[in-house]
Amino acid sequence: MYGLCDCNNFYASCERVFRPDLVGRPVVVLSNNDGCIIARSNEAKALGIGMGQPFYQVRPLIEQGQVTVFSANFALYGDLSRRVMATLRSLVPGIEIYSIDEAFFDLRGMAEPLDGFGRTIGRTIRRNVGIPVSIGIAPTKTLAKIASKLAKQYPRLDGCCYMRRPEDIDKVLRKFPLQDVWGIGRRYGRMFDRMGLRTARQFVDLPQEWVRARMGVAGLRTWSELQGVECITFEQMPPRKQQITLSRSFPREIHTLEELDRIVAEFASMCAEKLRGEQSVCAEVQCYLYTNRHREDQPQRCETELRLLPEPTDSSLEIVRQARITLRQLFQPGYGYKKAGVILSRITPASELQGSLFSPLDRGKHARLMDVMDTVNKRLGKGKIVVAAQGTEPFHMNREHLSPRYTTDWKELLVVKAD
DNA sequence: TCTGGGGTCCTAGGACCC
DNA sequence: TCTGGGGTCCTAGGACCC
Repeated sequence: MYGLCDCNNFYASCERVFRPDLVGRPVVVLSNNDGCIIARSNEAKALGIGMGQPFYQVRPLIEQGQVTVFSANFALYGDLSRRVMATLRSLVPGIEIYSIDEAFFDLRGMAEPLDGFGRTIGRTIRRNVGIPVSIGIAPTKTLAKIASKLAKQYPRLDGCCYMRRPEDIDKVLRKFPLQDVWGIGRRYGRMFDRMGLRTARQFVDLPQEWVRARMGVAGLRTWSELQGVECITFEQMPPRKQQITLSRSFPREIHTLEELDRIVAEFASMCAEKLRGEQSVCAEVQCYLYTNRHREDQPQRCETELRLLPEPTDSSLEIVRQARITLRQLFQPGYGYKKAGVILSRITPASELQGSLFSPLDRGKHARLMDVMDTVNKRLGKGKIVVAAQGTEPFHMNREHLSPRYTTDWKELLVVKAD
């Protein structure tokens, strides 16, 4: 049996932990640059605010004072996520962190039935961290996902849905919307819609060969998992990242190479920092530039360039240098650029680095320098030491509704006023 | 005016090998 | 009319997830 612990409206719930006055009221969280809605409390959903909806479209509601808005505060969400995971880990034999707000867990050796235990997990996380969660327990991960959605949907389940007997599972599948199944995305959702298939059970009733032919082995796995056949295994150790990327949309369009150069240098430097955090090195740097795809009246360009490095590295200096070279290959004047990104790939463990006899780099020197840079930036705050090409002004994005980093910055601790 | 960011896996087809 | 068989590696694009 597998469990899934899913935080309810995670980002909105994080904001509420430190703003209990907002419990029971509509809350939304915006993407970077305050662009669109990426999280909503139940009350905000009830107002008809859509996931991914552009902020400007819902601005009237907000200006009427009905909805409280927050800019994305990933420092806060990341830290609260760590706390949720730590509590969960203390209660079960093993966990697999699936995303910032979800983890699967192992229930080996636990006495059934397990719904009481599931509720205990939920209550403990709520008490320790302040985040409400939904727990689903079922024979496969795909079914556990369904169970957690039911736990979220039906208050009478008290935060935990436990599905075990085949007849109970079948009853659920007969009602569960096919598009909401884990592994059925927009594309397949539309296909099934055209075919008149609405429920998970109708999908299960399709012949195996049909599923294999139309949806590949991934579709077949979903099909089998819905029938209680375990195909997606439990992985406690997160695999090494194959790709590290950093990209941002700009608050305005950028036309000059000089400006893009500083931005790309900063993105590349931040990627390199993440790379070192993983104890990895990379051998490929990619860069991309996009114009504003929403401006159909303007000439469009969206290009990627990549460079293979002479040897793998984790040095910000080298990665920034290579990213700036690709930028120069990429850049063409005459366009208003709206977004840029840097991607590191061909990632391998730093411990298995294959060096070169003819290395142009002084590895020891770079390593010591990066070590100092990371240590100082960790202790004194992000961006205290940067690569010169980044310039003195860090990348700016709109974050008009940012809450404090209550748990990760001494200067932003919650202030309790004594009235 | 304003429209996010960060990932993974699978497959088909081409280039190449003997 | 006929024109082998068996394989690997790589990449781009498409699907999915949060």
